[in-house]
Amino acid sequence: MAKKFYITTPIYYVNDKPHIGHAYTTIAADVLARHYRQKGYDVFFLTGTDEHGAKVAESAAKARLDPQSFCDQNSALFKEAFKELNISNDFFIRTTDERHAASVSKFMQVLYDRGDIYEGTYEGLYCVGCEKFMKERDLDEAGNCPDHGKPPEKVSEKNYFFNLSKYLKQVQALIEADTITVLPATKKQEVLGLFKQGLEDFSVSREKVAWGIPLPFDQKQKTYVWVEALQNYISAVGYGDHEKEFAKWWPADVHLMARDIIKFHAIYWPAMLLAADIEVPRVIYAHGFFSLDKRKMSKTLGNVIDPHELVQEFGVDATRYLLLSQFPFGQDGDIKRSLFKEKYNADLANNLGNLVSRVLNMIEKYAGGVIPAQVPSPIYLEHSDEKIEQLQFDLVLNELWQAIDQANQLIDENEPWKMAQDESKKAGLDVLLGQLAAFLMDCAVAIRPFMPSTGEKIIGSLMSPRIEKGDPLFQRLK
RNA sequence: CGCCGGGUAGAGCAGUGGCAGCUCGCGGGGCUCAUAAUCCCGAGGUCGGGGGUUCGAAUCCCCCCCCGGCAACCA
Repeated sequence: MAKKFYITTPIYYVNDKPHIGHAYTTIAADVLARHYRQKGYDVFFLTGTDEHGAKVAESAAKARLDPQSFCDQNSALFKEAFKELNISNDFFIRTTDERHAASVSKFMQVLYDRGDIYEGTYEGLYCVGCEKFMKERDLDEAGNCPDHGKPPEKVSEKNYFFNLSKYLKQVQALIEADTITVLPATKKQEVLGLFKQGLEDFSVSREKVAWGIPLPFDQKQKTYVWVEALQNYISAVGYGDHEKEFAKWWPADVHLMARDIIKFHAIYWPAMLLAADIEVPRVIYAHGFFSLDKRKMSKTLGNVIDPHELVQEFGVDATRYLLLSQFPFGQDGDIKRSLFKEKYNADLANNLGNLVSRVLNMIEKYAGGVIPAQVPSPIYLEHSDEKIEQLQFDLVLNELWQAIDQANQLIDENEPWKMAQDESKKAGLDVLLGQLAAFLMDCAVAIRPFMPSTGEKIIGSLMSPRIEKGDPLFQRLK
């Protein structure tokens, strides 16, 4: 039986529109999923949307929609964005799915039955106008709600809490031992640092929130949104309703996310799983943030890049390539808008695209459109499985492009256009063209997880009974 | 002293004890199969500052300066 590989992205909050950050995480997950499929693994790649909570209800009201319609609309935006980016997810979960809700109920009941959920009181500043709790920092100088100009009331409500403290030592030990592998290593350090600071039990329910999944043991309370959101990773693969399916996929091999939500994934989530006697995930990988021209990406600054714009300008494959090749995956990195075009022209049009053009053209012109010799590629393409599986995408791509340079050098050194003039060099020319064709084939396979249609196009061209130069893969941009 | 990163060529980044590297850009030359693409050569760096350890430090230790993040759920 084939080995399985289960990879997840976070589920994205429907309050947001899809932006470059969502695209970045999801493309990275897609590359891994495609890589493992290509290797023969049985892959399950999950993404989706997180749809409950007071903020969603609020936004829906503003848009004069009922929450469900609002969610339907915005969730569809993510689906479309991912479709445009050629994301090969096997399932798209929505937390408003019936199956998810049922699974969450079951999970919460298990935690309750095991005695790891207890009743407590949450105290906070509640604004009646907003119908929500406010944080000190949300208030203006006078201590008023900025929207309603009135001070919020001190209110306490009944909440249920999860007994995190009971599991902290255990989770810490699992992370230290790499049973839960937190990557990159610097993030592991950070997470371990959080244990030193001390962590408190957290509330898992809300009394005043209407838009959510009721707690099975107290229907008046809704499950707190991110507690429930984490559970998508098990509900999507059958927890609570399909034991066989669940046994097949769980535990997740990689939970991929940006670094802002690592605490929930590396600490709270494993703790809840331990409480429910479920295996913990294998790898938690937190990647970095973009900044644009040294400025943090944010809606207020208006410098958020819509992936759709990039696709319009560069095409799908180039967008995928440009995002992953900018800087090491685990780190933060700054990019300049102009860099996208430079890199597009240099790497995709000039190097890869032009190489394909010149090789195909020579096969067409000098060999009548048929690969004249079946010979192995003389260029060593490092078997990059290890690097790609450690999510070192920039290194994998770097190696690939070094090989492309070598192919270009090989052509210049041998001057096939001169060989073609000289009948006595025909055999040598045939071998060279065969070698180049073999290299392009290797290259196409290696590139396919990153740029699926480009890989397919190259393979298609080479498999054609009559090889032609064809159109450029990547048109140079002015 | 809350915790964790980072400061290396014009730009973006590798390098974590042994001659300072990669990509882009820039300057010069070559080629003509190719998308004014490709190939070769070159210029460009007191490796944030100071002190120390060492035969030898970008790399290890100490102090300082600057930038960012987490703690405080925008991927």
